[in-house]
Amino acid sequence: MAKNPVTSGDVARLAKVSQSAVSRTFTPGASVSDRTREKVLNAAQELGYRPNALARAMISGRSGLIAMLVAYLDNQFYPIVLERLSRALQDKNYHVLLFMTEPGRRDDVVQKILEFQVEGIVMASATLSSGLARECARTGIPVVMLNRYVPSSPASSVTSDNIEGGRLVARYLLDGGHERIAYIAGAEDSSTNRDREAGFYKGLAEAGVTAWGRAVGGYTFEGAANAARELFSDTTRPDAVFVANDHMAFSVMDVLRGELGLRIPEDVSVIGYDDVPEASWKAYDLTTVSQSSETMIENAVAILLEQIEKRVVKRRAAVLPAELMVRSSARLPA
Amino acid sequence: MAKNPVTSGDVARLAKVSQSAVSRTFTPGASVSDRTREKVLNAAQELGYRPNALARAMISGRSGLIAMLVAYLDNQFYPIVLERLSRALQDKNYHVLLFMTEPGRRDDVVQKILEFQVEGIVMASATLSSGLARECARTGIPVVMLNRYVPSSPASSVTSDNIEGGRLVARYLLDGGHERIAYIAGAEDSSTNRDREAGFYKGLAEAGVTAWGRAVGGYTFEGAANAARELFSDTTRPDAVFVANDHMAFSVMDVLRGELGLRIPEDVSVIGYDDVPEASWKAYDLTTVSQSSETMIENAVAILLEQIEKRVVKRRAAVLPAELMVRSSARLPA
DNA sequence: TTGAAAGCGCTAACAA
DNA sequence: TTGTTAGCGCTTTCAA
Repeated sequence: MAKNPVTSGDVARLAKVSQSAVSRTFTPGASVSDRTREKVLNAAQELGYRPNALARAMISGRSGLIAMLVAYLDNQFYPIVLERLSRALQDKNYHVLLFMTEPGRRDDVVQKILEFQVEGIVMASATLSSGLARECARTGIPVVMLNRYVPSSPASSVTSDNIEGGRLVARYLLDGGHERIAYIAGAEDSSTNRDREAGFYKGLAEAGVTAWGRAVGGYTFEGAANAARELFSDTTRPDAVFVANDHMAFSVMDVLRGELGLRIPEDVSVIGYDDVPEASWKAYDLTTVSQSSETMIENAVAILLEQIEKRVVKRRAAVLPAELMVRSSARLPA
Repeated sequence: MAKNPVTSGDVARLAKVSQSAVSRTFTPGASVSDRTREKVLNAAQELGYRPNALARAMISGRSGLIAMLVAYLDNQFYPIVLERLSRALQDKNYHVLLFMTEPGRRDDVVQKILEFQVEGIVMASATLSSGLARECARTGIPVVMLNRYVPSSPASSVTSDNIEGGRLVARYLLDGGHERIAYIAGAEDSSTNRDREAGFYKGLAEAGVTAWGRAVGGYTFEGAANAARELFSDTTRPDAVFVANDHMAFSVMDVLRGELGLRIPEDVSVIGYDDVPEASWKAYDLTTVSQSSETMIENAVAILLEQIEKRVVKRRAAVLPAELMVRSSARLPA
């Protein structure tokens, strides 16, 4: 790592103080006299000294590192979460070590994460295997799952109220007088998809309605396009589609308008979930359920830092309100 | 950091070998007999041992950390670069420490980066102050600027051929028979904007044409919208706009179509730069200049790793070809 | 408030 | 191939 050639010992020598005096000067809240501090600071300045964060971490047991694990960054929801998380942590003097999940080697990645002595883990992709979750708990490293949860896991989670969100969509479409309402699912094993779908069906059921059709998009752009084609291949077609996230909804809208020549919302209504920035781009102007990434991050950071400070890891599950963002991709209720 | 309670010493004791034998077992290429290795591995497994990457870094001088500095992640170009970079480095057993630039405190951030003993720095935002650049050079830490450069800096850079890219756009618009060609600039102090603009004007000049108008969008969504409004406020309007990046181009298209009721490309052609994923979304179908983030990353990683390995930091500037991606947002040449 | 001394967990000579 | 030893640069007792 092309180590910084100047150490606290060098500074001490130049300042004619002990090495520990140098250490104290750079430790917030340590007791140093103004005179000593000044001597040290001057010497440090002159030599271009910079404390070695790794050495500090070794002895203090605090690395200042938080790992963030993500699967992909092409769904805009995640970059935004990542940016916010990174800024929020940077403010508190923590830093994000980024890991991308590698298909099939999820546990290896977490091992690597642990080697770096991170003080906390944010999982915004997949979930922790139960073995690893237990290991983190044992090691006392707080884990927060973002936008996902595993009921049986000791890991904390921050999600929006996906069930309620799904229900809001059902009601809205029902109020809009739609009669053939379909659903395009995300990854079927994800908690977001499960909950959004369950809430959606529940909302429909409350009005005595059942979904007209269903296809799986797997949270990918291509998958969603195929799901849309499948759903609209018959002569009788849905007059509304709830798509499990915005990222897929854009793809669905492209297929409906571009390939099938349908007008939105005149011929078919489309509703998404997440309220990513592109949802408000005029060419899509997507009605969607908003989950505030800002609030999510605030919660995640709060959970993480509290558990780090108190050294008590305890499962917490924050569920944030979901809100319908009405735009023009779905017919308005009369 | 809630340290892992089990150390190499613990493993050594259980395996009845020396602590260095444990170390060797976990050091690729070290000489250990199969028997010893097996004993160690068994003991490690039993105790749940995991090497401490920080301790290793301290002594070996290799932290395995690469810092990535970005300004924002809302322009899709950057998340994609970040994902690719992270995966590429992960493959080589390096990991990305993410830093967001903080307005006005750019140098502080770099100090922090250096404290973590990173082995390299990728700057995908702003640029390094000359003082810091010199400091990195002195410390022997390779710095690669991504999608930007500073001619006088010792830092390496990877960019696309922005001049040629701008020129391609000019030619294409000229060939399409446009007569009032405008430019919407990004951040005026960025090398990308400077080069794209220069190349664009050069391309126009080669045909004896000068730009019809110019406005500044500053690489932000809102800025671009305002720039478009400004440019189109007169009764005579541009019949083509080259927007300095895709992110702004979407905003411009929204204004042109949504607010001004113009048809694209019938009334006005729009061309962007970057070829981010959204450019191929059907609602925009943006003609743009593609710069391959894949190739950029390959180059950046190659430069970084070579300089880390050889311990020789030497400025290199890779300039990758730019290619026009023809879609439907600009009138085709006859 | 200060300095001396003891390590944090590990790697890397060096000898055996 | 193995164990012994000496640190990496720092924080944190402990006495002074």
